[in-house]
Amino acid sequence: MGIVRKTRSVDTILELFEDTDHAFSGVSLIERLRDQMNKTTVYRILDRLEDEGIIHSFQDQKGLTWYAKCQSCASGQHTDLHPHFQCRSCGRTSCLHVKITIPLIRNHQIEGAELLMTGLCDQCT
Amino acid sequence: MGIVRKTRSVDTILELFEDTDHAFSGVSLIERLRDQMNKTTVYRILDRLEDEGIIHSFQDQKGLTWYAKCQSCASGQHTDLHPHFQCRSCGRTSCLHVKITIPLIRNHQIEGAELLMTGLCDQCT
DNA sequence: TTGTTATTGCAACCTTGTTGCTTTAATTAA
DNA sequence: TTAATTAAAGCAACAAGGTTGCAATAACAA
Repeated sequence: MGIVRKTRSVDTILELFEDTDHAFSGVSLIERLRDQMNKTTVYRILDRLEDEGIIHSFQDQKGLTWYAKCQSCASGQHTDLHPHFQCRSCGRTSCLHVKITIPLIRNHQIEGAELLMTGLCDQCT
Repeated sequence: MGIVRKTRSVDTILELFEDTDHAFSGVSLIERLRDQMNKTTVYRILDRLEDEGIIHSFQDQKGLTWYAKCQSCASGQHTDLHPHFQCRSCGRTSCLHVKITIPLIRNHQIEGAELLMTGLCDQCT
């Protein structure tokens, strides 16, 4: 059994992430769930889901935290290396399921990498 | 003539960035320059230097803003696409002067990309 | 040297996120 | 089914990073 109890709040958040590569910012989730749960609860559930390997988080260029569903991560470690895309016009942010090549750097032991691509999505071009 | 007047404060900050690929976080600059200028001044000078294409900024995984010198950027647009590295042990963060390949994404007009690599630097392995 | 304009300092503020503690809800044991 | 246990939620207060408005000062041009 995992650490995360399946409460009403957890279910509500999990439903949002289901079947989509769309990412949600912490702020947008707090706003969206304002009537259903406290912001502390939102952050704590996101933390727990990330610890369990169910979602992952990343930062955008403004320093905001975004969350999206994991495709193939295990509890405790996130192994699904993929880039994220953020549209500068509409702000929509999502996972891109393409392989990326991380350069080897002499004298550096690389453990992780995060690639954020920005531009215009198909809706906004 | 550029927008940025060469004041004592601007000179102090520019000296830090000279001849190094080392990046500085906003927070660390405020701390370091605490006796010489106000934090508002630090942020405003960083903004102006970035507008002029003299430095560039990026975010780390905690959402902190880092600043480093540009190699080949022009006023108003940053064109020097390169990854950044942050050591998880000592926190040192720097520009990596290697070419990176940005994947083409169908239906997306990619305008920028930011790759942050993390791991251990040579001092910390 | 004076007038003009950019820059600085300061205080107050905003946003995002966290912490401590009490209350409530979910699970387990009886 | 109920009681005991433990995780989760709510709330208020706080913290860090960064921004804003405005008055005071410094830089530059005439």
